[in-house]
Amino acid sequence: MGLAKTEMFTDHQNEISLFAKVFGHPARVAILQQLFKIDACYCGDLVNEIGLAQPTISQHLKELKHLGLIKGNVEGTSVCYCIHKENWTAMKTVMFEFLNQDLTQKQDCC
Amino acid sequence: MGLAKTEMFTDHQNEISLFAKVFGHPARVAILQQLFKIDACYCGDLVNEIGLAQPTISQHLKELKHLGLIKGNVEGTSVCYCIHKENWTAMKTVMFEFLNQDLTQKQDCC
DNA sequence: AATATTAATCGTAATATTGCAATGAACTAA
DNA sequence: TTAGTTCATTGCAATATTACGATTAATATT
Repeated sequence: MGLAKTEMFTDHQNEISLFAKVFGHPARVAILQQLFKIDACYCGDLVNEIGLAQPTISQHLKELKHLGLIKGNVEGTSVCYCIHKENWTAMKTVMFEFLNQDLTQKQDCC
Repeated sequence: MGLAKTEMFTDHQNEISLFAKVFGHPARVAILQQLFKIDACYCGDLVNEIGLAQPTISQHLKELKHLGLIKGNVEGTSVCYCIHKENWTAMKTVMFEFLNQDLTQKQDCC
């Protein structure tokens, strides 16, 4: 079908998968790494840095913004993007809890 | 196109996105949570627990196995799955480094 | 006003993903 | 052997994602 049956899963499971999904494309990983690296973070800079077309970068930025992980500030004709610190930290809490599930108690059945 | 231009990105960026992608579906999140929770982790149990059809669960398991995050052990007609501890730990290192990038030094440009 | 710059949006083509019925493969039990 | 169990694979339909050319909107510059 191509359609995840989200109603079958908990809100928590859906939240984890939504965060993970946005990291599931190397362009968005590259955008985020660049935003962590530099202070001036204009859309055009990201286009030059990453090498995808402007509409493509703009689309990836939109997804990151939609999840609240970045925010954009209009400065004349430019738009300056940066990490949304509070939301990034909140996302980390969710992802860390998932990734850090206890392995030490597990029997290795295989 | 629907096709990520992976050759434009570093191996590290592609690695992060591949791990994230596999967590980008709630069914796979649910499967992994179940494998962390229980010791007996047969495919049929996962089908009952999660509620998707058996071929669908089998397909998700295949993707998790392909990335090395789980392993399966054939026991007669059943297959017992569990977390691949070493690979899970290695994956965590990669994901933590990405998620833990330093925010304290950042100017908030927005 | 006319032109230039920057980035968002629209439309569309190509590819990927999800889900499942049907089937097949491997083993078990009678 | 025959029937049953368990899970993988195949094939297909529906939907999602990715990428970009063309355009638009907003602002800046001359």
